[in-house]
Amino acid sequence: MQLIADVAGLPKANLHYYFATKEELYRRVVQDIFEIWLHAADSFDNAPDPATGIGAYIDAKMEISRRHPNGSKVWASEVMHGAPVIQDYLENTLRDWTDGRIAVIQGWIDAGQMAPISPRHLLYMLWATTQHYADFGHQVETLNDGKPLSDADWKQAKQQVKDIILRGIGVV
Amino acid sequence: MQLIADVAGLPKANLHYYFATKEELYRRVVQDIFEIWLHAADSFDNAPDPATGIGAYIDAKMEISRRHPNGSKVWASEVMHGAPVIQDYLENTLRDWTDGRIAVIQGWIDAGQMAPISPRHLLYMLWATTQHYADFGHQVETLNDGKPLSDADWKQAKQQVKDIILRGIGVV
DNA sequence: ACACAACCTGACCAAGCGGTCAAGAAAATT
DNA sequence: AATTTTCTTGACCGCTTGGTCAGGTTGTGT
Repeated sequence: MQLIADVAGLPKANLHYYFATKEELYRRVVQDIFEIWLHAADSFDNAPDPATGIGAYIDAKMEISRRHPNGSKVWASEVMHGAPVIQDYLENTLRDWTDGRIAVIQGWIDAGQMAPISPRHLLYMLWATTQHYADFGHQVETLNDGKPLSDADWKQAKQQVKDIILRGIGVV
Repeated sequence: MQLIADVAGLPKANLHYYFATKEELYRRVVQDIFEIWLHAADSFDNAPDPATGIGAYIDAKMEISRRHPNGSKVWASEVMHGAPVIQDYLENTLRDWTDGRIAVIQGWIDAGQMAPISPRHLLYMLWATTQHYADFGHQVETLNDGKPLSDADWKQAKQQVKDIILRGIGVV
């Protein structure tokens, strides 16, 4: 809290005026991240076909990994510790969201627009792969000779993820 | 340290007899995990073709996620915080390991045994996807109606990951 | 001008943390 | 049997942490 106050340029006591407890502040941070996360799914809706919808979703989530790497890490940390603070979000918002997207993907499968894979596990793969570039960004950077990914690197990463997954679900 | 000592059934001072500092103990834990991680790659070597090699690697890493979920989480946490303790491992052992596997995959590509994707990004996808079932195990469990994955669930997860990725790299 | 609410702040506090230490108990070596 | 090394332990310490509080300042409505 002292460090946050310093960075924010106010005394710690004043920070506690706005956020009574550390957990309250933390919860707000996680909520904000979760919102960003959910909005990336707008790409999914109204997509004419899986290649477009899932391709755009990958682009959106890769962009989030690039723009909000620390947000992604906070979310990962929260979940890794058993979601002590936002378990209710997992059980309600996230569960509903997931069920909705599974229905969309299943619709595409039933319409013969993509291979008959398990929509749920496809979603996990999308989450894992895109978030990896944020959560394990330091490892990726180390393996990139210690240099941050360039514009071209990010472009290639996006393209590779889309290439493999879209081919993997039989839409290219 | 007090909690670890309690679980181990000895006084904290005695724990400090074996591990002078908390960091020393932590480093040992991360090293052990890293060893397990690296050994999963044995599947890669001497594989006659990508379907066999990468398929076995996925199986091995999924099994690690199942058997050592906390180990995977510790590793993830360490990397997410910028690898303050095992940066040297990333820069040496991991970099060499990665370069080696990239060469193997590139060999398969050059021999026309699989699609010409970027081996590096394929590796990232393999790591991300398999480790997701450990690192985000709590989320997966919550979305599985709060129940741990059954034997059948794990079998399906493995199969789905292999299905999508192996098709994605053009070997099925 | 007055009153009341909202905001700001330095000093302070209890609790928890990693780590230390002196002294004793067990094992190993001679 | 004597001695030395290894192991075990309860009590203790300095430091950091999240959080509090009394009192001051600023803003707002009448």
